[in-house]
Amino acid sequence: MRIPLESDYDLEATLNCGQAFRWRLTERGWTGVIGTHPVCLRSHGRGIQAETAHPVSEWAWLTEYLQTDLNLQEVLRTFPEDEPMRAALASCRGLRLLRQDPWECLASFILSSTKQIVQIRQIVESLCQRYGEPTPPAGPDFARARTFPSPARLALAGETELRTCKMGFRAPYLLAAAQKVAAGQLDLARLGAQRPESARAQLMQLPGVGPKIADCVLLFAYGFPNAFPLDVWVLRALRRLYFPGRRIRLARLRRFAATHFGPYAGYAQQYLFHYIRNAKDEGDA
DNA sequence: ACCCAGGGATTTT
DNA sequence: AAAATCCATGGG
Repeated sequence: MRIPLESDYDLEATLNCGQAFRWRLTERGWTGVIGTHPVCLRSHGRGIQAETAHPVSEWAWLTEYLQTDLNLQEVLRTFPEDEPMRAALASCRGLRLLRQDPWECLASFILSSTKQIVQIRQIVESLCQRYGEPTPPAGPDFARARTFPSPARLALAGETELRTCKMGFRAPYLLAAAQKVAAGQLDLARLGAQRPESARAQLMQLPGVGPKIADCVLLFAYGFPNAFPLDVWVLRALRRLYFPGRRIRLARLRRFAATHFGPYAGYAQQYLFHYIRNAKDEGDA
């Protein structure tokens, strides 16, 4: 299957920059699992070439996940025209936001707290190996694939058992979230239809979900375009790029983030995040 | 206000 | 070779 594209799509930047944790680069391309579909992706001229482990008759699950129908230029046009944004845009051509499954996204980001991307990957992968459903047998490239484990399955696991996936103090948080979702006390499918403030408040009811993780879920799973996850990298980017040499308090930076970047602030945030992380190797402090 | 909890790759000593 | 650092939530 080949998905045509109107404008740039950088798979490496998009799949590997900390919004999703199960993609890895193989000889054949970016390999991962979307829902129950093992899939391998590579750039192909002005499109994306997708190979699945099993025959597939409709592709909405993939185009929805990759957001290939989004008009990126329209989004970028709403960004503020200032020097930091220009630099971030120039360094991250084709960076996109994915539209992920809410449960996988929520669970992954509960596991992400005080972890670095490399370790989050390891935890998520061992969780999938241990509790995910094996996908049907297929060719050698897809043979070991597993789905992300359901809330119901994780709700049956014990805290001690979960800890063998190296998630440490996050185990009770993940367990509580799984149980709440499995029991229907939190309806993830319905959150996306609510107002973002309300969805955010309900996510933050869960132990282990603070403002940053809630915003990640709002942005990466529900597609609320102005959710703005403020992590240490984005704070660093805001301080360095917009207020160099000044000591700005957190509350002020929050207000700046909420007002400066427009209707697609979350998208702008991802560009700043990616830009500052790549810039760290090139010297400036 | 500070300190700890889990932990493996990365960086610094 | 050993030690410090990264990272975001909750609890004491």
